[in-house]
Formats: sequence, structure tokens, C-alpha cells
Amino acid sequence: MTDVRVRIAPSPTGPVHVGTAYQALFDLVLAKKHGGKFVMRIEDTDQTRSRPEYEEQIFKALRWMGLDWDEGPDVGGPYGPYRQSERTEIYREHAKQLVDGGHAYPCFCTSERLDVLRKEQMQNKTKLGYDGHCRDLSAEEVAEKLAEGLDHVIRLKMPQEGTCIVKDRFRGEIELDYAQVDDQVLIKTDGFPTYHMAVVVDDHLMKISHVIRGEEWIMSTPKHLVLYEAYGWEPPEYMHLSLLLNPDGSKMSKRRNPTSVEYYRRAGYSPQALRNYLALMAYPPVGEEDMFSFEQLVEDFDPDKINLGGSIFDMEKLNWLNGRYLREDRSSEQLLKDLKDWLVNDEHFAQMLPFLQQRMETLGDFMPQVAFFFARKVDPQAEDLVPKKRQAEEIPPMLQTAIWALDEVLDWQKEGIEAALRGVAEYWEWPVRDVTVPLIAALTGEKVGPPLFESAALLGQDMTRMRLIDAMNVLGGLSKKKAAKLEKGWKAKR
RNA sequence: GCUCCCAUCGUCUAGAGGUUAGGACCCAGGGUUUUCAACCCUGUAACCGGAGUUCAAUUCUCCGUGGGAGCACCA
Repeated sequence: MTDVRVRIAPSPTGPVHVGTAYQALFDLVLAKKHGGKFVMRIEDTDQTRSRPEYEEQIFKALRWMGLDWDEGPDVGGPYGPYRQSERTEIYREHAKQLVDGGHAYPCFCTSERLDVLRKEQMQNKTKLGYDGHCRDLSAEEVAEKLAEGLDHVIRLKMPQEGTCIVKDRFRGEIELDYAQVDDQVLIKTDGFPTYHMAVVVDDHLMKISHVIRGEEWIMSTPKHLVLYEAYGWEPPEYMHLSLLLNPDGSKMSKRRNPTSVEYYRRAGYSPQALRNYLALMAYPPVGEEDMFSFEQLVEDFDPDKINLGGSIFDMEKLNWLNGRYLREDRSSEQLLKDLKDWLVNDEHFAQMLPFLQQRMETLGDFMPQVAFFFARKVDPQAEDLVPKKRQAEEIPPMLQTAIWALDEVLDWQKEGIEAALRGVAEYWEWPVRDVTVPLIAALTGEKVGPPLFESAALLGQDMTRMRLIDAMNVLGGLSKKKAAKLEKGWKAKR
């Protein structure tokens, strides 16, 4: 095998999803198996959604999981820069090559026209996708429009007939008709590349030999293959991993379950256990045991043993596995160190003192009052979640809007949290108290507790989110239909 | 709607033509224990359906069915 180089390419648009860690895990396994390199590349080409603070979270979360990389924006390497926003010139040049070679073309269609087109296609139930409106503009027309300074994108000219064969190491050969895929945008109006453009150019330039990614990418692989072909480059070997699923079988989403790596860290899971469990989602137990180390997995790894069906993320089994690591894989000295590294340390206690000091008569009052900061989950009573003069049915919708508002807080500090929650009270035209009372119960599991905003800040964004979801469920939850309607109203008012 | 992927207990899976279809989580019962965990034992529970191929199909093929994914100037 030639030099194995794999990469994980997260986009910094939110907390790190366990699915990202799951892919990174198999990337690392493959790299270690063959003495290859693991590359971290930040895909921040979406200027509207990418945030530098999420990049930090990616590094932190993946490092905590023990999935360290050999090259990346923070550690450097011979194929940098490893941040796509710093590579725009490279993409522009490559796009120009494509246009010059007749493999791509400028498109002047407005997003309005595209919206109308899409609606028509949905109505007429015809094939969805770009209709090739600008595909055959003459050189004069293009020059003219360019001279006018019209906004435009660069689109890839896809074959209009024939079959594309995608070779997948896990699944064999997959046949996809070119007619099925439209002329994908390569360079956006803002001059930034889309995923499809950037991924191909970077994977080639960074000499990536194997691409392990989620199953959701299978359908767009022909676009990538066409690009490799146009450049005359050798494509990497593709391996599409099955998806992680919610208990109801849909693609794992944060709507009902904790999906961020940070949540698992904060809830007290061990990185070894989480890695082990994630491996089990696509790979059978090594030997007789469900419990195995990363090294054992590398040793045993065989792509033919990968399971292709989507796997439901079963928190109960994760809990059991994690328990085994805690009691079988650690001396009490190590366990004590784990606790300290986690949250049982002076720094964490010190953060609580400012608002705990005035609530104590003896030192013995301290621990009971801060227990909820350490708990995996709390158990709020329905009656405590409903403020006086409010009906129980009113609470889940409010909690849902609180979740949305809190999701948007970038700097997770008292101030941002407070502003978000005051916004929620305003939205419902409720006294702020009617928002904070249920939240206190949701976060602490008690009627009363330390100041809400500070507590939420200390609990962390992901843990806060999960406790609010749990609280909603205590009150019977919120139907999908109601949630959709609520979301419309919520978005409209802001 | 179109296309693709997938299909063994509720969940994660072993199985690669002939097995009492095995294990793990969960659940139930029991044992051990001052209690609770942990631990040990036992039990409940599965090959989506129909055609082929074959002496023989959970296993191979095809067609259904079911589930999932994709169809953006998001990745």
C-alpha cells in the first residue's frame, strides 16, 4: 500500500458531533494500522455559519477523545494551510483551470430564479436540480455579463448521461447515473468554494489516500470523481461508514439526544469507553469481548468486517461499558485522578463559591447544593417545572424556544445566557420569572437553586441543553408538528 | 417523486449452504451481600416476505416489503 494519509474535515459550525469522532476514530485506526498520517483540516468555507470558537472546541473535543492528528492548523505540517478559508486563492486558480478547460462554467442565475425553479420542479414532480440554464452561454454572452459585473458562481459541467461507478472499499461498486446529478456549484458568489470543490482539491494536494466519511456522501461522490477526472488526478479510496441513529432509527440529531462530544465529557464518560462504544457501532467485538482497547482494534482491523447497517446509539450500553472501564480498568489512584481532571477540582469549586458562600450556614451545606453540577442527569418533578399561574402545557414550548435561544449563544457566559433567556420571556410576553423558575428546576432537579444564569454557565452549553430536553420530556414533550409550528413563529419574530 | 444504501432477538452483533442460530446491552427470576451497587447463575426474545439455485438455505440470485440517506451558492 502506498503511504496512507487520512483526514478528518470538520466544519466549525457547532459543537462537535459524536459522528465526527466516530469517523475520526476509524481514520486513526486505518492510519495506525498502516503507519500512515492523520490530518486535521478545518472546512470553514461557509462564511455565514463558521465560527472560530467552534474550531477550538473541535480541537479540544477530539484531543480529549484521544484522537490526535499529525498535521493540522494548530500543529502545522508540510501541506498547509490546513484551514480552507486560508486557501481560497488555491481554489480560485483551480476553478479557473476548470473553466478554461471547459469542465466548468460561470452561472448567473439568481437565487430567486433557482427558488422558482425548485418550486416548479416540486409541483410538477419532475427531477429536482439545476436545469443547466447557463451551461451553454456563448463566450460573448459570458464576457458581456461579466463586464456588467453580475454576480455569478462557477458550476461543474457534469456528464448528462452514462453511469458513474463509485468504488467503495466497504460496499463494493456502486452504480450511479450521471443524469441523476446536476451541475454542482463549485465557487459561490462570495468567491468561496463549496465543499465539493474544496474537498477534491485539498484531498489531492494533501495527498489523502483514503477517505472515510458518512454514508450521506455516497450520492455526491460522482461529482468528486468527475472533478478528479477533469484534473487528471487519481481519486482516493472511498469508504462510506454507516450512520449513527436516534432510537427511532433516523439520523442521529441533537433534537432529542445528546450528540456532542462535549456532553459526554461533561457527563463524566471516559474517552476510552466512548471510543470503544463508537467502534462497536460499525465493527464487531474484537475477540469475545465487547470491551477492547484502541490498540486491539488497530491490531484486529479488517475493512471487510465493517458493518454497513446504520446503528442506533444506545446510551444504556454505553453506560454499561463506561462502568466497566471505571471499575475494571482503573486503580483507585487513577480514578481519583480522573475525577480531579474532570470536575472535582479547586478551579471548579472556586467558580461556585461566589454564589454559594451566602447560602451556607455550615460547610456541610455546600455539597448538597452543588451536587447537580456533577450529576449525569437530574430528576425534576413535573410540578416544580410549572410556575404558579401557568399551565403545564405552556412549559414545553417555552423550554423549546429556550433551547433554540441558548443554542445561539456563542460565548457561553452569564451575560449571553441571560440575554438569550430574557429574549425568550419577551417572545412569550411572560415575566422573566416564569422562564427562570422552570429552568432552575430543569437544571438542578430541585425547586430552588443557585442563580440560574451562573449555574447554566458552569453547567456548560451541552449539558444545559440536555437537561432542558429531559425537562420537556417530564412534561410529556412536544410533538414534531407542534415543534415545527413553533419554530416558524420563533424564527419569524426575530 | 426520483436515485442510492441497508436488512439475524427491543438494541449492538457472531454466523460466510447442513448449528439445539452463539454472545453482549436491556428486561425478568434466583444466588451472594448488613443495604445498594458490583459479581455469579437461569430465563424471555431474532433469521422481513415470496420465488428461484441446491440433496440442503439465515447464508447465493432475483423480485417485493421495510428502514435509512441524498436530491442547496450547508457541510
